[in-house]
Amino acid sequence: MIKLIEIYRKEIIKYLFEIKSFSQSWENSWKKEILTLLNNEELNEVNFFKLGENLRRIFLLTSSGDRGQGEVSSAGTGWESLLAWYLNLGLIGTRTIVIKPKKKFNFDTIQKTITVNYGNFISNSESDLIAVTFPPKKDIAYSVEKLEEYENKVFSIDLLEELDAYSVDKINLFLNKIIENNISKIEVNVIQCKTNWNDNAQIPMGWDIIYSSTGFTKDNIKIGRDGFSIHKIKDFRYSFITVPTQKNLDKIKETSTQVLRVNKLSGGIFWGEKTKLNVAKNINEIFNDNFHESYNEIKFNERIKNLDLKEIGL
DNA sequence: CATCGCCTCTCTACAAAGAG
DNA sequence: CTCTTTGTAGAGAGGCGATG
Repeated sequence: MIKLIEIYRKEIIKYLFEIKSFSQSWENSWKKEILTLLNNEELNEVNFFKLGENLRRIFLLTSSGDRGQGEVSSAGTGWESLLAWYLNLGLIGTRTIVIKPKKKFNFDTIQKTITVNYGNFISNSESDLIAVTFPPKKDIAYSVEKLEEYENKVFSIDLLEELDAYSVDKINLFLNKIIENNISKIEVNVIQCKTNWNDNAQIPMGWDIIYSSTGFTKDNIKIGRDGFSIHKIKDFRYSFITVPTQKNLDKIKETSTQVLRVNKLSGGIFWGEKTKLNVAKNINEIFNDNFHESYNEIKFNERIKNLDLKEIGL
């Protein structure tokens, strides 16, 4: 199980480096800065968390100060990708995976779970990062249905080792089946990424309000599709992670509108700066807040012991 | 090649506080 | 009580990057 998720994670990380808005910034300055921060030390939880506290500074290195459409677009992609990288690095070796939406990585079941049906309009906030936590290996239910040969094979946990050579598409199908058959044990955390933290905080606020509803009086508004719903899974959270790009952080206070707009989010507010009480926590706190169980099953330092830094672009 | 989602700024209006 | 200063919410404007 774990192994299969790692293959998938590796593919996601590989894909991040195919995105220009990420890889260019990475090569131009982010990579160097991260390596400087590590200062020839081995990667460990302490400096990994420290990296979290420097993520805003690192991100802003590539700031041109322009707000042309190109900058607007690539800044957003860049931040989202950087977070996908950081979060997946922190979760290496766990049963939680952070997906940056792309057709071949999306799980059909999860998409259905978080879909919002607004009349005839089907909306699933596709552009956000989605963290999916699988149940521990021992809790995964076997399917007794008679399936095609492939499915029989993949439902036999013992044979998982053989799946190494399988393509992303097949792993996707397989993991998707696992989700389907274990839906009540699956945890989902939708992570809304935004570079600035102003009035656009209305967006995560809006989604959180929708997702926290237990039902609408208008019966043409519904969450979930084909029997999948956030109410049928183990845990659903909505989080917000911002750089933020505002120059003066002192202006962002616990009484500020943009803070109040998101301070009830089920999954919390995080940023690339040191934790500020009642405003935002540093990104590194998301691991213990939202992925506590899976993150701590095996210690981070243990999980990354045999990690080749090249695999994560360093 | 159509669709979708992105905001690495800047300015103004208004309210509240402060000065006299 | 009126004028000035300070703080901040909100509006405005304007195409590109990634994907399928």
